[in-house]
Order: sequence, then C-alpha cells, then structure tokens
Amino acid sequence: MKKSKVEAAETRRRILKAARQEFCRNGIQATGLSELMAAAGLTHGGFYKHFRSKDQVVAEALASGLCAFVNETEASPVPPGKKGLAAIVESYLSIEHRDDPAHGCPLAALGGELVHTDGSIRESASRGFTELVDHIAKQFPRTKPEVAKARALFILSAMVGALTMARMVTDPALSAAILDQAKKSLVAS
Amino acid sequence: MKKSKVEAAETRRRILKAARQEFCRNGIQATGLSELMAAAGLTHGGFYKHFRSKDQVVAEALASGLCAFVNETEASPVPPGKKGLAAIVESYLSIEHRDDPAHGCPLAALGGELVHTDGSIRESASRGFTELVDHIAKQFPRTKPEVAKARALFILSAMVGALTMARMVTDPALSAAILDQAKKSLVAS
DNA sequence: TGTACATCAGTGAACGCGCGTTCACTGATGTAC
DNA sequence: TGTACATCAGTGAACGCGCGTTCACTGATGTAC
Repeated sequence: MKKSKVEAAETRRRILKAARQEFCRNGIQATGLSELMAAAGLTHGGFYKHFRSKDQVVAEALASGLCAFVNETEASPVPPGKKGLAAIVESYLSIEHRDDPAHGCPLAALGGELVHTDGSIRESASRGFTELVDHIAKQFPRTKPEVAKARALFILSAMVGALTMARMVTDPALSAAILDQAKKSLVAS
Repeated sequence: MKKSKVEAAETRRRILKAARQEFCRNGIQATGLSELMAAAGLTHGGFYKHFRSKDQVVAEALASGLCAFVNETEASPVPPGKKGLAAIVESYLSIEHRDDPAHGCPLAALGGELVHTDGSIRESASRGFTELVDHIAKQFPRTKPEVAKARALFILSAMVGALTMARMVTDPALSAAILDQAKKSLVAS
C-alpha cells in the first residue's frame, strides 16, 4: 500500500486542508483525529505517518490556514468604485463568511480556543494576527505607518468580535444587525 | 451527611459560582466535572444531586454569570468627570479584565465555544448579549433608541473582539496596543 | 532492462486514560407521632 | 419535648465510551546490483 513520495506529500496537504476546515467548523477540541482523517478520505491509523501529535497538526493547520486566508484576502479583487478597506470589511463581515466558518478566518473561528493554548499553536495564531493587521494597514497608504497599524489593530479586532457575536446570537435579525453596524462603523472611520 | 435545605441551596450557588469561574478561565470543554466540584470544595459524585447534566450546569452558570457581570457593570460607579460610556469601555478593556477572565465577561471568555452550542446554553448567551447591549445603549440618553442600540451593538462586539485578541496574542506590547486602540476608537465615537 | 530486497504510506485492531454518568452507602436533618 | 423513621446532600468506587496514541501487518514504491 505504500504511496509514492509525491502522493504522500499530496496526502499531507489534504490532511492539513481537512484539518483547517474541521477545526474551524467544529472547534479544535471537538474535532477528533478519526473525524479529521475521515474528512481527508483516510483511516485514523495513518495519521502518525504525517504528524507527531494532534498539537502538531493543529499548529500546522492553523499556520497554513491563516496564510491561505491572508493570501485570499490580499488576492481578492477590489470592486470598481470601492476602497480597499471597504472591500475587506464587507467581505469579512458578509453573511457568506458568517455562515461558512470552515473556509473563513481562523482567528474568528478559533480565537476563543486559541487563548487557552500555548507553544507553537499560540505563536501561529499571534503571527497570523499580525499578518492580517499588516495587510489591513496597507489600505491606508497616505497615513503614517504607525497610525495605519494602530487603526488596523482596531479594525481587525472589531471584525473578529462582530463575526463571532453574529455567529453566536440566536436571532437572525440581530445577527445581521451586528454585521451591518460593524460594517458601517468601520468603513466610516 | 445530609445538609439542611439552606446549606444545600448555598452549595448549589457555590457550584454555579465555581462553574462560571472555571469555565471562563479554562473553557467549557476543558473543564471536567471533578475539577469543577473540587473548585467548589466538593467531590464529583455529588454533582448530580444538584444538576441533571453538564449541559445544565453550563446553561445555568452562563446565565447567572452573565447576569452577575451585567449587574456589576451597571452598579460600578462612574468616575467623576467621565461619561458612562468611557467608564464602561475602559473597565472592559482594562489590563485587569484581560488578565482575570474568571471574574470577567463570559461572552469574551466563552464566545468562541458558545458558537458551537445550541439549546438553552445558546439562548442564555444570546440573552446575555442583548442585556449588555441594552445597558450600553442607556449611555446614549439623548439619542434615538434604535440608533443608540445600533451603536451599542458595535461597541460590545468590538470590545469582545479586542479583549479576545488581546488575550490571544503572545507579544505583551501588541496586546496592550490592541486594548488601547480599541479604547480610543470606541470612546471617540 | 530485470530481479531481489528494503522502505514506508496506509489499514484496522488494540491500548490506556479521563471523561460524564451511575450507584450503593453514610449519617445528619426534617417529620410524624 | 422526646423518640422512631424517612429523606436526601455528599462520598467514593465503578461503569461505559470516545479520545489520542501505538502497533503488527500489507503491499506498492524506490533502490541496489
């Protein structure tokens, strides 16, 4: 049953992709390794041929997931007639993003759980936060870098909170209102 | 070993208090019932004399914890020369609150986990969010109620996000900057 | 190019552990007379 | 008020289950000659 090196590397990527999605959808602790491997189309026993522990796959999936999210955000085209900031904010606080945590921002999906971790998992999270902040800060090219970064700090924090609360609340109208108000307030600034 | 009714009721309150603190400190899933009962000064077996399941204690601890937090926020004196909003925001985004999740806002401590729950737990969380929003909205007495509520929606979401990110990030300077920027931005509005 | 052998990705059963939950038991409390 | 008995908060051992992890095994791949 041995697979070629190319296939093995491909499998590893598939596990990481599935891990990011399952973790973001259900939470880290709530996702078992069997579930994760099944989502990648494998049985659980093979997991340790690719990773040393659950902690390692969490750290790697978080790092690559955050990287992918940042890249998508950077690569997404700015609609004509809109500022970059408005495009970022409206995409981040969209109904689609709210309803699809698996393919969305890992910080919003996992932020609460990441607070209780440490080591390389926590480092990955922290680095991802900084990268997203830097990307948002680029939307203020005419502003002094430190001011732009300070603004970006607030914008990202506020977006994470609004998305989380919009996902938590049970009333759909309230959920939509949270997203709308955050969009308005953040784009206006 | 039977205790009087008064003592039993007191024990129940003690369990709920310990539950709120342990859940907020370590997370809901990460807190075992043995750990919880030990924090209340009891052994784990007695748990089911007070609650039907872990879910029930989570729902009740969340409801009473949120209620207690709202009451504390409402009762805390406004420092002379400050507006009510500024007092709320500065207290919520203080270093003390960041470093003491056990006695702080359950929404910030548990928001990420609450997204994955349902039933009465989710309802409690949602109700607590609305109560906090209403209290913040009261700080805009001269504004039309719906506008005040809309502002409060954003302020609370942003505070939850900023507190969570400040707790997640590994760099202390960055953590403090997140809190500071959020304070400035929210009080200025 | 063909052959023999070592490698190792993937399988599925098994392990130990901690969790939520149950249970028999204890003994002070509350109640009935 | 005193006595006999039922109640039930709290204890600590035990249960079943699912988790992360380990392991013997399989068989296609890669390598050595």
